[in-house]
Amino acid sequence: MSMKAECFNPELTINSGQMFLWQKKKDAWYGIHADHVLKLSIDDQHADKKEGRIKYDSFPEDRGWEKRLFRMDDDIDKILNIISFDPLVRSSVMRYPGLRVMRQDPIQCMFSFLCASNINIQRIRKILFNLCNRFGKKMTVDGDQFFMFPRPRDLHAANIAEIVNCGTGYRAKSIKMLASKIHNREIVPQELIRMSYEDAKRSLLDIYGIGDKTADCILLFSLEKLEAFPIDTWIARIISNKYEILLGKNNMGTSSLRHHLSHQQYRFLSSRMRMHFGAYAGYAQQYLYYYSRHIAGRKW
DNA sequence: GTACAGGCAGTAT
DNA sequence: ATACTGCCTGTA
Repeated sequence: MSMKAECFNPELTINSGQMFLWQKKKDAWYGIHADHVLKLSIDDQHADKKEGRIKYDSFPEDRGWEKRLFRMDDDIDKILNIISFDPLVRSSVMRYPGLRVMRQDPIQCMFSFLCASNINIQRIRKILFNLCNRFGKKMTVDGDQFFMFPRPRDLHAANIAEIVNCGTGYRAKSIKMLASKIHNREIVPQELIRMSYEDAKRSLLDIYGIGDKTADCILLFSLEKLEAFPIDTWIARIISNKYEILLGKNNMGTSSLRHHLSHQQYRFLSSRMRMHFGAYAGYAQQYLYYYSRHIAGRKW
């Protein structure tokens, strides 16, 4: 069976819960990516042609951003074939053609998932847009105003109260502490990228407010660790329903899995899934995650 | 009112 | 190691 890379679907990928700061205006999608506004427009006039149907722009210009953001440098045919040995992943790959893992800006990704704990996607978006509006630089694109993602130094300099006012709640302390660590170069994204998965994960877990799940999201979506397998409530649900066989006999009841995962349980499950899917477990996770939310009827 | 949402840290045992 | 708790805040 061959998977077709040309069926890449940017709209589906943007809306798959990996990235939070994209919005649709008229017939185009606009995304905040660090200090750039990215624009993706569907050219309906050329809908009959496969090539060049999607137009990619960036402000300021940044040629080839789509290749980096959507990981077009991955050998997607190979990856999908490898993870499709698993029947459920295989059916998800066929069911959601064009879904990809994104390669986000590491700093934006860290703050985004740091904000994501204990809330739903709508609220994550709201908080992040508020932070941009309050602390980010303004840019006008196509007559609309956009606010870039805040720089760590600006969040580092902010009052906790100002951050709380963006709707972050108790996350404000974590945001400020992460900003300080990046500003002081205690955390350097390029170094984390060079490290192994395990070493980079340990570094992330040292950051206040970052636990197993958040760390794995950052590793997968921005630090080149495609073996990372984040387990959130949706993935936990699908594991308990469909992958009981991988859980081991006496380890945990599938019921406890739906509620809270201890650190030990998370480590165990995550490494089991990594053993099962291999070096591209993160891609498998993304397809399973999408499937799990889709069958639950979530509207993203 | 109160339960819940893509977790996490802190404390006691 | 595990069990249990509180946490900001918006929405149903």
